[in-house]
Amino acid sequence: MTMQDVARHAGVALSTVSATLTAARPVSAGTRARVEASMTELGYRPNALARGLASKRSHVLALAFPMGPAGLSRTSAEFVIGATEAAQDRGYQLVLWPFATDDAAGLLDVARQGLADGVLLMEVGTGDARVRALAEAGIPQALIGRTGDDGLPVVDIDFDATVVAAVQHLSGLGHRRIAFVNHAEHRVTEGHGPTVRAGEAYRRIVAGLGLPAQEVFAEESVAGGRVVAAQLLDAPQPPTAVLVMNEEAAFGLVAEFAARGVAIPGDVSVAAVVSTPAVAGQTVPPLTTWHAPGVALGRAGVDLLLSVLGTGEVPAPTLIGCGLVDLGSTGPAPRGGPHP
Amino acid sequence: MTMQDVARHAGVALSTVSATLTAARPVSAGTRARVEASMTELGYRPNALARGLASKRSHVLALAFPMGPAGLSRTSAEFVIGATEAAQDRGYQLVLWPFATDDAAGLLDVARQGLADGVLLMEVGTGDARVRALAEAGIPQALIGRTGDDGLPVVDIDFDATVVAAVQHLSGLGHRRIAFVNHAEHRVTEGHGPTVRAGEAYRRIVAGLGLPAQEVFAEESVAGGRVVAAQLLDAPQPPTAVLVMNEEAAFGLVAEFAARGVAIPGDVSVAAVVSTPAVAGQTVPPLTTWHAPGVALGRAGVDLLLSVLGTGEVPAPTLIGCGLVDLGSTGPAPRGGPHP
DNA sequence: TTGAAAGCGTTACCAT
DNA sequence: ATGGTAACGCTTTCAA
Repeated sequence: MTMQDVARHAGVALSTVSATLTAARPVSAGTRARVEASMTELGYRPNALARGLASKRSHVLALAFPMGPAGLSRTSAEFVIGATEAAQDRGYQLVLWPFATDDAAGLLDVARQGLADGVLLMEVGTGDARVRALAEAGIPQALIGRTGDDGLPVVDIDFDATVVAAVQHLSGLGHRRIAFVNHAEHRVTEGHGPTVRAGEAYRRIVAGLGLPAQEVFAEESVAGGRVVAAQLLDAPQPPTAVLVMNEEAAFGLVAEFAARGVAIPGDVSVAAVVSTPAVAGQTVPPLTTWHAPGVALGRAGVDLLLSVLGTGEVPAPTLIGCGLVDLGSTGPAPRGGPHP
Repeated sequence: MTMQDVARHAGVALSTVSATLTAARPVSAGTRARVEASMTELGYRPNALARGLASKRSHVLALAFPMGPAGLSRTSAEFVIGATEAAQDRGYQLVLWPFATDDAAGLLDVARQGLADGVLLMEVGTGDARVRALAEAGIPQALIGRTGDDGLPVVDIDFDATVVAAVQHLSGLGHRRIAFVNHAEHRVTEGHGPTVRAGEAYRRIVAGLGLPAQEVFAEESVAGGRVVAAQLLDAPQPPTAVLVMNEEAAFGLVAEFAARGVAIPGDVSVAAVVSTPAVAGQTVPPLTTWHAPGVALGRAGVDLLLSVLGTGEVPAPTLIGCGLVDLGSTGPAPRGGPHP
């Protein structure tokens, strides 16, 4: 079932069938009708490989998917879903390239096989070797997460806006001691974008509101969450509200609060930022969440890559904030000052 | 940088370069050496599209990835990881095809474009329309999850062996009243494989051990878990051990036990089956888990599809059991009979 | 063992 | 507006 078969069936030249499909040149209404009739009658589907080879556009996009536990997070999964759907909507297919973020060589190797028209890079770090490798090879790319460098096509979560919104939300409820539970401290020294950016935003906004900053770092585990919960409660000035950007730790935090008889949101308000209700909603009580825009980010990433592919231009970075999902774990600041 | 360039550089015919690459015909050691030298010197990478077009083998596998929340589960994510890695190991690439399980037409449409050599179907249901559609179109496929039909290439979780192992584990600890928390009841009528199979296995094994069966169905939510927890505790003969095959409900179950002062594992032993420590380990206390073999299943699925592709034969179904991850939530049956 | 040439199923260009 | 034909970059005969 090739294009030639369709041409024969419709009594036209092969090139006319191609033109009917691609609109690369005018085709008269009558001819178009006959060709299309033949195509549906024969059940013809153009061959993707041949089309890609001849046109030098495979209509395949690659997603460089980082191996390791980070790649398994709910938000990563949502990202993949979003990217896959967007690709589909745009008439593209998405291939998964499982490479560690430091395996630029491996990535380049498969990239140069020409299956994909461009590459979407997840978990981009400062001075990412993959970015340079692809750039040197002339392979179009789009990045998820900002690097230090500028002038690259990037989409990212708007950590700043999200943290600001969350702090303002709590401040609006009358809280004046709003703590922030960040990722593990070593992430800062590693230059982990989310950790650094969210921390900066937090310190800036509380300062701007004239509130004290209370930023703590938690290991990414339930135990890590318990540790910081204790740390916060035992402080001379315990917070009346806690923002947590650490999904694993959130479970421990809630558990430790419960164990100490600290009620949420009665005694302390708690909210998860850059998480998802599917995870942060599984604690008891479920946590009000600023939902990480995984799906939207995936879609934006694909659109960004396609725009790079189409125009060769590099648009300004796209930042997407988190939406609020109120599950009831925040409330007015307790009147009688610090809780028990 | 084409094969022709390499041939020229090495002073051989184009077909000899091809032969060096594919071993489709003998090449003398000397020639091979010169060709390989030229390839590395020029940094040559064969073009995947051209290779696929000429050989009628794209070395691309498709993963029909179900849309909707099910596709976002941790186990699904692990499956995708496993399949992607396996494909990579075998020299294949994996494309994601996001289609609802009932969108056989959409799936067929893209499948017939010939980009993929074969399709891996996730979340296969009884009488799955996708299976028939692909079969009629002559497109190789492999299935994750058994259908009613026989003679199809299938890999699946060994629910039976897993449930049996879990019940025996608890029975070995002296428990005689071992409850089973299954998925929602409507799943049974829908013919949802895991729900049906695990339920059957549970009833069979407890009967075999001479123990009473206590199977309950929970909505897939924290609230659903609380409901069944209450139901179990309020029964005339409360269980001393509970097996949960419902990740969302597990959180509610543990919470309700805690709220009622029922200690785990002091008063009641609890274990998750067909889950993952990454999820079931986030309750407090973390739950001993029979870890769903997502990664292994993904790998097995790819290998199955490749074997179908290679031989045309349909191997017998492959069933993979869950491994035990003991997180301490099970213990000896309480001596004094039923707990408080 | 090697070279030459005919496909693979399209697109893109050049005539007509 | 349409037909013919040369690429696209490789695999696969078929000769030599």
